[in-house]
Amino acid sequence: MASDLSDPAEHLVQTALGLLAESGIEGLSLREIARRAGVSHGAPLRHFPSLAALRAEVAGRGFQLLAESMDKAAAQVPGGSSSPLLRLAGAAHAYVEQAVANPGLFALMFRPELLDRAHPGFAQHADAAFDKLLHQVRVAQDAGLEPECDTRALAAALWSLVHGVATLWSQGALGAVSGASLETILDTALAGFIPIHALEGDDR
Amino acid sequence: MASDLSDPAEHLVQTALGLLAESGIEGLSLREIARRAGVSHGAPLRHFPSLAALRAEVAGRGFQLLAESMDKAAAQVPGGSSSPLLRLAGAAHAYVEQAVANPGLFALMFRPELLDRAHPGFAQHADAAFDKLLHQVRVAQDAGLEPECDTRALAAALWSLVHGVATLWSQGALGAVSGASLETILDTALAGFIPIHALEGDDR
DNA sequence: TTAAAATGTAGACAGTGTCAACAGTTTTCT
DNA sequence: AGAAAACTGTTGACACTGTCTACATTTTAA
Repeated sequence: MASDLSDPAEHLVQTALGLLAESGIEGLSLREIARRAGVSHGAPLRHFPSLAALRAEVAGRGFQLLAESMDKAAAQVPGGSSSPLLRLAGAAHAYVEQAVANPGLFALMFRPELLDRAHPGFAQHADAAFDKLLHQVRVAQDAGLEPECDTRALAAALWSLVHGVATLWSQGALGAVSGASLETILDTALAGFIPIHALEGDDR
Repeated sequence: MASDLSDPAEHLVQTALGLLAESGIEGLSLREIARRAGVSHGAPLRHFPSLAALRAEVAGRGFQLLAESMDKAAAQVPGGSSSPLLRLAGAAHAYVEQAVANPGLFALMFRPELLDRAHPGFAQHADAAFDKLLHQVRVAQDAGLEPECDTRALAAALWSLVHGVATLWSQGALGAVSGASLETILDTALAGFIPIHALEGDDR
């Protein structure tokens, strides 16, 4: 778990993650990363071909974290006949929580114009995260969720729904304009797919 | 309708809109706008206190365009008993179409860190757009849509849903990862709220 | 007519990403 | 062991950026 900070590239990534959490996307400059890492301004380019590549690496870590926390949330939902639906709902909540807990990282992950998408480890981790969602949706469909629906289309729709809540809320747009809580909005959005009575039994 | 290009500020905004459509957010710099407008690099700052303010003005126009095209789409849905639901669905499609037709502008509208939100005409137009959505949702609730749900929470949920589809699709994320079409994904997401049989009768 | 406001120009400044030239250090190969 | 190569870092430069100040010109208002 502990990252190997003797690896210069890893040190840069960890520094960038800290700076990103602290100063947001705007503050994430190559030279500031170098300053915090205690190296000269040109050093980072020895490990990443460009700032866009370093950002892509950082964004890839974000997708890893996202997939992990969705997995963890789904796993700790107790079993039962309707558990695949609850697992999906748990993963949805974890997605939004990740976005709110680390808004800078979450925002960076979805700014393609700032990222070098060809950087190894970006598309890879992003696709892996979507594949996990796809698998959960498939299991939920076997348990009765929208059985007639194409799995990939359903996964895309659910992802969009949760992503929209996460994006708008973490930008402050939803809170300012609607008085409702994040929980209420997310559950309202999910209610179209996952029966309300199942969500009401949620432990949060 | 024709903008008054003899007004220097308006000329700058129109130039910025063109540049944004052409080069995306990254290419939208003060100096490039000045170059295209045929003025010196310092001139734009006589009309906008900062680049962030100019961007906010441009984003405000985006919200105006968005509200207009949603209104137009809703208005041209033929009347009938279920028409409020169809109007809502029409507005949802218009939202996504706007995002896809002008991805740079749409992206800018939801990048709070790049905008001076205190600029007059930004929050104003953004709030006006949400108010129109709120009104349509209220009418749809009177016509039977989720009558027990809090209107603001429902509007926030619907907005999130549509915004998520628009955002992820216009970034290329959904197309790459799911084989489904934009129409299919949006209708799948909406189906949780608006009965499928109503959408199937859609004219597109 | 005169004062003031609006509008534009030119230069400077600090900041940025990127590149090229150079210098140690470490690893690898023969 | 010795030579060659790769790795890692530094330094200085370049073009670009947003913003500020000082100065000019034009337009508007009193």
